[in-house]
Amino acid sequence: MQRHQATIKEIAQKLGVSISTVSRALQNNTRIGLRTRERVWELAKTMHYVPNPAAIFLKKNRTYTIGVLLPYLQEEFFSMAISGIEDVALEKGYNVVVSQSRDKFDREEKALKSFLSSRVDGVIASVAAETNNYSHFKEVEHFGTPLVFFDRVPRNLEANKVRCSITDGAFEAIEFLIGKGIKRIALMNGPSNLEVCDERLNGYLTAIKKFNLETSPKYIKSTDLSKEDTIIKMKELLALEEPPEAILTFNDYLALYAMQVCKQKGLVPNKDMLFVSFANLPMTFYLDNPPLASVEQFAYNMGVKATELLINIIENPAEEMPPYQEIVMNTKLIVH
Amino acid sequence: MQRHQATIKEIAQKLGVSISTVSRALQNNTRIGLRTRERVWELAKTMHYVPNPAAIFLKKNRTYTIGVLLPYLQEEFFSMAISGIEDVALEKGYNVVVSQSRDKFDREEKALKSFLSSRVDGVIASVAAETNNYSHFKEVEHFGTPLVFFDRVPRNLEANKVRCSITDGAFEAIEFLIGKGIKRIALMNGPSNLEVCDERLNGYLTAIKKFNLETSPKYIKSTDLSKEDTIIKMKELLALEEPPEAILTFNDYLALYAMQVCKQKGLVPNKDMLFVSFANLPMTFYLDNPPLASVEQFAYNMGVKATELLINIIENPAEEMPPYQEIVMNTKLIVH
DNA sequence: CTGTTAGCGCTTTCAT
DNA sequence: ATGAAAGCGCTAACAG
Repeated sequence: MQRHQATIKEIAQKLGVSISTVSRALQNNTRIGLRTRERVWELAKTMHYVPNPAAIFLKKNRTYTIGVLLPYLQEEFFSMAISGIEDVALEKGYNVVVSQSRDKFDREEKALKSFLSSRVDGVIASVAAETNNYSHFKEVEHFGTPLVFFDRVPRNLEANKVRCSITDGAFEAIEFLIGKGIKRIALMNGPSNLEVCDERLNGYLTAIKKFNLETSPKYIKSTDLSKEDTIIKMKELLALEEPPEAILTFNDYLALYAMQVCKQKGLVPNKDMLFVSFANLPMTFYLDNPPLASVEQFAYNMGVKATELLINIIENPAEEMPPYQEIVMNTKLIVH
Repeated sequence: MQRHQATIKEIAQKLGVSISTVSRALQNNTRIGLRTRERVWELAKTMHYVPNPAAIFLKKNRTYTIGVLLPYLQEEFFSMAISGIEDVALEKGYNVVVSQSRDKFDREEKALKSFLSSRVDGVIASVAAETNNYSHFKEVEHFGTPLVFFDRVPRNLEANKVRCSITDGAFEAIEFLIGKGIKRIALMNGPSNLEVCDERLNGYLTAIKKFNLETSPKYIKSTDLSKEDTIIKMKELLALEEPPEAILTFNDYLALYAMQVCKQKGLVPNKDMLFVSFANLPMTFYLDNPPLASVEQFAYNMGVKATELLINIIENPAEEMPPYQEIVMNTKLIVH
């Protein structure tokens, strides 16, 4: 249980060579004789030598760590994205530090501060539902740390973004409902500060218009994504003189909350009231009565793309890169 | 976008004092005059000074980082545990690095290697379903890094462990079924290398015995926790001459897989075949027909306890501590 | 109350 | 082909 790890210094002493020789040998620098290199490698292995990353950082100013900030690990969407992030990061030699904002602005601020103080090489973030001021993110860039937003990207902020074409997904979802002969379609959206919510709204409105249907502000609800708020808004929809026949929800969870309200009111979900949602989470496979359809957002792939972009930015001098990059991925409506 | 961060050296120069004065002032060392301390703090703030953790590590041989290794982030049980881990860790000034083994032995090995090479101060781990050789974990201890197992603790290995009293939970679950007049109860367990599986089996057998029921090896199935294997084992149970009337499953997911098999065979779950499971995951709240009851394991709290124990070990000299500690938490049967 | 100095483990320039 | 030495940012023993 000795809290001591082998260093190049020790290797150098045992071998009777200098520290710099060992350092170079370990980097397979050809300036060092083959024989010496072999001896160094051999001893390093038997001594269980592992380079000390802090020392390397001090020299190179790189931690080979990326910070990931997202609302909830518990949401399958995000844990799937993490898997994608982790796979790419580990393969490219980076570690991943994860923090949850729990959709709170102050947690988000703290997490970013902590990322900066631990000198992560880059940050991937999906913004909290509460956030509508991005100064803490600007601080990250001001600190010189590359930042990539994914999925929940901020509105009106130039930045690196990886997201999917929610607008198209919403359009396709509405089109699907219209194809079922539905006329009155409501939108149970998220908080208006998120661009992903604008997109849902745009896709919804575009489809409504294109197919000559009507909607009304009463059919368009904004929630803070919580169960409580969703229930309130759902009750409002059901209390309308002409309640909608179908609802497009921000994600699968909101659909499930809303479906519970339906049941309480004696309505059979997907029969008396149709549901289509976003995310297409694996958990819905377990449900007897999942939303009729859901817009698959390919969370894992978005994680992969975001990480590739981030590492690309980290490893390439700013001059050679365009100021900001945006990657937009396709969605796909999955009918259950 | 300057990739340069303030250092105490710069602060010292601007203030015309020595580096060590600044270092001490920043630590609020009373040996430094109040006035000086104030001036240092003020300048540090305006210069956005953030201490460089790598430099501190180099001195103190501490990274203030803990590595968490678990099977799947996607499983709510683990993501809830992470929340508990994160909350304690952040509060005590530690960062959290997460890795998933995906129940694979070689991923587990790699993740541990990576933890060691990044010199985490301690490791919290829940072992992979595949693992039945613990040499990679022994390597961690040999390296001098404190290790705490949680929930899926290894069998026959002395170590720090935080787990819950699965045996009692299993007993209570069987008792519950017996109270419903059920006679033939099967156990759909996990892989036998996990101690948590022994415990399920023990609790099951103890209850069967105590209430003078009978069971048979045919009623006791071991799975690798995958959906595929669960389906196979479930079909075997249903194909028996006298199929069980109720099944206790390793966790909620297995119950859901098994229930799907029932439905395919025309049986109504929880009517023709009763299900009781472990974990009591929030996702089951969304189900129309969740398992009849589930043994709550308080994942968040286990995460909290494991982290408290680990940090305790990290921060206290080995001499003052018992060699290994084991914390066993209570479970609670939740009837749905 | 404050400064000087050595050193944590490693890379890298400059010598040889 | 190899070594000496400086320095990354910080702490802490020692010296006033």
